[in-house]
Amino acid sequence: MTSSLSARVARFKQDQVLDAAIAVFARKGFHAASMRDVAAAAGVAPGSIYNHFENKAALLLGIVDRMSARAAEATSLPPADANLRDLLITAIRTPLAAMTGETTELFRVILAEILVNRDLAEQFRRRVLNPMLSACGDVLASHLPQASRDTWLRVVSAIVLGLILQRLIDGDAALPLPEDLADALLAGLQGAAP
Amino acid sequence: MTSSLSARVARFKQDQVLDAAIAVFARKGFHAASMRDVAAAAGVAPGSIYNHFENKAALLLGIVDRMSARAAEATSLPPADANLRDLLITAIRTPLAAMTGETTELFRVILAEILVNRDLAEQFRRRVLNPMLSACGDVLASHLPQASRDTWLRVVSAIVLGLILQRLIDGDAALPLPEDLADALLAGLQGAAP
Amino acid sequence: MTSSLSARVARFKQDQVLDAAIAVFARKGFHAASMRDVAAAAGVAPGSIYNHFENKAALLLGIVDRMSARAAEATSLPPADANLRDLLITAIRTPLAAMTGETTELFRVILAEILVNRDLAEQFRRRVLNPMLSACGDVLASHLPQASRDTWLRVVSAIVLGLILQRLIDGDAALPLPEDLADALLAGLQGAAP
Amino acid sequence: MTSSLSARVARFKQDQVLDAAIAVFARKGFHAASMRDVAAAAGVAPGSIYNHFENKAALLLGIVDRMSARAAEATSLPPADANLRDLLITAIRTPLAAMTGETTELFRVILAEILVNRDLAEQFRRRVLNPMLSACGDVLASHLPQASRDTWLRVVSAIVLGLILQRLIDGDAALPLPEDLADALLAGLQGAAP
DNA sequence: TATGAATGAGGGTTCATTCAT
DNA sequence: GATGAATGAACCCTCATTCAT
Repeated sequence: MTSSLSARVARFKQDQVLDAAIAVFARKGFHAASMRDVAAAAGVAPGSIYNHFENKAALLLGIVDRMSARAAEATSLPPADANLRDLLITAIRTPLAAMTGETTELFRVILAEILVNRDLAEQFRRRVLNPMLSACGDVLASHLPQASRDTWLRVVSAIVLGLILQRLIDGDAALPLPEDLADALLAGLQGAAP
Repeated sequence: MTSSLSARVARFKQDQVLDAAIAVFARKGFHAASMRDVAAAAGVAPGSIYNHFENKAALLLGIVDRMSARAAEATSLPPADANLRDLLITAIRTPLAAMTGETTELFRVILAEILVNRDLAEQFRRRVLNPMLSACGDVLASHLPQASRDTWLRVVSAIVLGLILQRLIDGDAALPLPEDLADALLAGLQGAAP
Repeated sequence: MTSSLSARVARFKQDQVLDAAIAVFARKGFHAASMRDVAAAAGVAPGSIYNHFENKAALLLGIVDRMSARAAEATSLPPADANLRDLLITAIRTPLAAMTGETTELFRVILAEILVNRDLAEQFRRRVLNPMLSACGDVLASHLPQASRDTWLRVVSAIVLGLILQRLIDGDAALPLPEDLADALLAGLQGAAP
Repeated sequence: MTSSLSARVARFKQDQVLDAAIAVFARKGFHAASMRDVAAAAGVAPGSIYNHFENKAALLLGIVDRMSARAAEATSLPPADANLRDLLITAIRTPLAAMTGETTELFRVILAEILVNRDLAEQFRRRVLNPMLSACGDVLASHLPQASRDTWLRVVSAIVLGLILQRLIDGDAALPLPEDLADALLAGLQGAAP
């Protein structure tokens, strides 16, 4: 099919531009990066980007789209018959482990823009955040009674988000071990108090 | 004292500009707001801002400065002989309660910029984040053994930050009750599992 | 050749801008002229200038470049088997004759900037001044012994520069005739003294 | 006399500001130096300068005024019964010798502005240039017949101006010895040619 | 579809000058 | 006279976007 071929080519170019945008945004930030920068990194002319993306903001939406695919892969590994502790450790470690190198910087930039860009926030919620929360909730569902499930989902997701945010704000701060966090959460504060 | 008077006036004008900057940044965001916007909101000429702040970024530093003062007030309330549950509830509720109206929007903007502006992040850590964490840690110190204190401080601070971040990303999401969170954390996941 | 065509067009636009810059600078001076002025005179948008010249100072460098081309043409006429007097007259008259109308005003502006702009001075020396001195020195070489050649080159070049400067400072002052200057220099002061 | 005292004080302050202006202009150039810079160097408030000088350009006029005084001193040394060669050497050496350190830089800046500022040029001609030329002409008058006097005055003054200009354009170029120049001019080119 | 020169609004900032104190 | 904060026009330059080729 000719249309399929041209569509494939178009998709390829689009990916090329998106790769460049990711690299450039991660390195310089969204506002500091110019469309010229992205075009240069992608090896295309500035005007060509507009054949694939409506405007600069659309590049961010495209990046979030791609993040959603990656997130789906990462989350799609349900450890079958794991116990609660292992599930917890996995739920905490997986997102934190993803935060390395360029990914960290990209997420930093995306998050900064999400906070200030309504459309992007919406997209991020729909494509990345909610799916991850759903998956997480499903896993918890088999281990917790309905009553406490929602609360603990909020707790765990907040912890993960909070740790990532701390990491982004203070790159030097050491992250706690997922095992320690899991054990503490399992035992509860009462178990810790003398 | 003459010097005190002129200093007082200078401080007043500075505050006037800062108020305007806060309002404008909260409404339009940092990058979308121009110095002209701030000047207009402050009722001064564009050039006059530079009599009080070195440049646009310095306005953000000034805002963080002010936030640190507010944070100090809010944190300075140690509930004396409170039990662990009450402390926990207070530690969670206080920062969340502060997130209302313009404060939310301002924090949104500041946070977005912190993620991307090294100087501002440093200032924020030194003036706002670390003091709050220290105060929180001090309170926990009298209730937890050394061993688990650090972990629980990380847990609690991460939860608070994470909840705030969720709120900023999804303004419609209902926040969980501090009481529920506290009870869950006290009992631990083991207590929740059937 | 396609590349040749687009290069030709680019060169043409560049010249167009440079023409405008020359006219505007000559009329208003370098500092008093704004990029908007130049753009308006060139019939392009202000931002377009930056497609051809890196910044305002680069316009001056471009002007000096062009002066160097003109200077080369003017200097390239060695009167073959001329005698010393004719050479002298030519060496004095040629640069002075070039100082008419807009050229005068342009040179006034360029010189004013050269005095204060290191890069421009370097460029002017390399592209305009030294080539002219070299050419002048070569001509003298065949008429003077090594010993006095350098001194007389300095004398003649200083006289020309000095006369031009006097002209620029006092536009009304009449220039002496090259013939009179040449005769005086040939005869020497001793010949003039009673 | 009270008026005399206050006038003295006023004159003193004015000198103070002028000293500062000279230092600052010589270091940074006229356009690059701000009134704030001058005020700071003078130890006064920016607004105070306007009590003594009408505007920034008037500072330049003041500087030229002062130069005229200095020039008068330097020129006022008539070598009594000197011979023509000594006169020539003195006429050449004196202005060149004045070009050292800060004076050079100041003259560079003043000259750059003279080229572009009609009022300043007029002032410079009336107060500095013409008096020096007159003095020089008077000296030559006793050694040269009317006929050649004007031509030689132009020659000598142009040489001096030209040498200074060359020096300003190329700070590294060595100046020729006044003695060599004088001897060459005395003997004439015919004397030099083989 | 790809190009890249052209656009022009808008950015942050400077600074000579004024004037109320 | 001295002050220095306030002024606001004007500066150079950037850059997302367009469109003729």
